[in-house]
Amino acid sequence: MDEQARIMQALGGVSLAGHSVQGGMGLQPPHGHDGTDDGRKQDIGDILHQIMTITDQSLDEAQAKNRKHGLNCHRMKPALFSVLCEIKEKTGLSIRGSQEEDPPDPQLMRLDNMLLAEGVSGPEKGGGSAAAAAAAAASGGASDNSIEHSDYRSKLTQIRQIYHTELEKYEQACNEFTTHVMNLLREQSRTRPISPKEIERMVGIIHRKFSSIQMQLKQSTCEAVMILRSRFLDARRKRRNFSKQATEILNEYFYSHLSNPYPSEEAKEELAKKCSITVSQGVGSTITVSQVSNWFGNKRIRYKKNIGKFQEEANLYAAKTAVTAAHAVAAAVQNSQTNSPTTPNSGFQMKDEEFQLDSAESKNTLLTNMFTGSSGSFNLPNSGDMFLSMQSLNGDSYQGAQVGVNVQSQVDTLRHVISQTAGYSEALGGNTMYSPNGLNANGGWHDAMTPSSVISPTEGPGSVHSDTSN
DNA sequence: ATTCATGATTTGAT
DNA sequence: ATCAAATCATGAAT
Repeated sequence: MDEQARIMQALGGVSLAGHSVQGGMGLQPPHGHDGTDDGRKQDIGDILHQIMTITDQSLDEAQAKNRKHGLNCHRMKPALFSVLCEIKEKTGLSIRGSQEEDPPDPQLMRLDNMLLAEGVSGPEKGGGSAAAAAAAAASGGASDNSIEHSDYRSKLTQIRQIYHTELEKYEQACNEFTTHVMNLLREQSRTRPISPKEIERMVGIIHRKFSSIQMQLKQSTCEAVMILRSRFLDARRKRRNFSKQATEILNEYFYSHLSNPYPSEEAKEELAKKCSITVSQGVGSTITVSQVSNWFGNKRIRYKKNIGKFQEEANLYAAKTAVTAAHAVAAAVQNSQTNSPTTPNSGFQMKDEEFQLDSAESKNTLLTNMFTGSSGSFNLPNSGDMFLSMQSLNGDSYQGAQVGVNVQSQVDTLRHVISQTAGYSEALGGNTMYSPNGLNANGGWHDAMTPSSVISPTEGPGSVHSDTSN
């Protein structure tokens, strides 16, 4: 029992054994009583003595029970109780007013607001932990830029979970303790008067104590979130160079789609995924769709700005893709030959609008230049022709094999296949190979999309230095 | 320390 | 929303 009293003391600084008892004892004998009875006086003396000394004695459970029972059953008890009540009435005035409503702590409010803003304390958004974890684990769901944030989110979810479980724990402990204290007080209220106000006050004290602990929790949670946030934001803000492989993949795409280097959303996703895989690299870097967009934006503008600077790179990637493309084309050509050499459509069929651009563009510069110098048996399509007739891949003659190309990139790549296999000797070091084919006089890729603007079969803008010297 | 390369951000136009 | 262009800011090479 006195253990509990100690707890109470430690907790609220309110002494249960204290205020009313010794303040009121011995002050005055029960008035309103014409106490002529000696036995009664004796009784009162007894019980007072008992009460006075009760806190000095170390009582074990049984003893305490006994004595309490004795006190409760004492016939003078009601009278004494009322006296205590009266005394308490008087002293109770001083208790009140000491501390009233606690004003909402501005710091606590700040913390709460921040936690809410960061989505820690608020309602779980977007499926919460399960979804985030699933997204992070699977990560193959092609969820656009959320890959970038999934790590952040999962960590945030982790923090939130910890926060909530801790909060719950504290709340539960608080409730438990409150009910415990209330039971205690209620039980004590049989011996001494305890007003509801007092209980309320006690509960308030307990809650304040616990909320200060909660604030610590909130503070540390805020700190954790801040750290997490700054780390991720910094990681996003700070520039980390892409891995070699990623750059290669992007460059490959760029140079093989030089005529229209605007990857679609799906293409970007694909590229992002491909770049992020880099399985061998381990934690190289996960590249997101928006990063792919950034890369292409930068690449386009920088390529356009200084084409000469990129030629070496262009040739490099052209050669690189040419190897694979050569196989594809060769296979296609062979296919068209073996299957039905007379059927022009048997190879790569392509859509009109895609082809028009590329064929015209190719014809505009490279093909024109190269083909005029070589075997001469290329009949270049003059307008949006469906098929690109070609010959002499690797010296073999697939004469008459007409290959329609349906993948746009292959048209671009085709140039390099040809340039490599058809003896484009001056390409290296020269500045012809990667003239801005897709760029029109206005310097825009977009305008090149208009078929009519690139149809002119004669030399393009600025007569791209034809090497018809032969 | 300086310079260049490059990813990211901002701004303004469409 | 997406792009071009300018700009910022950093990583890496010198």
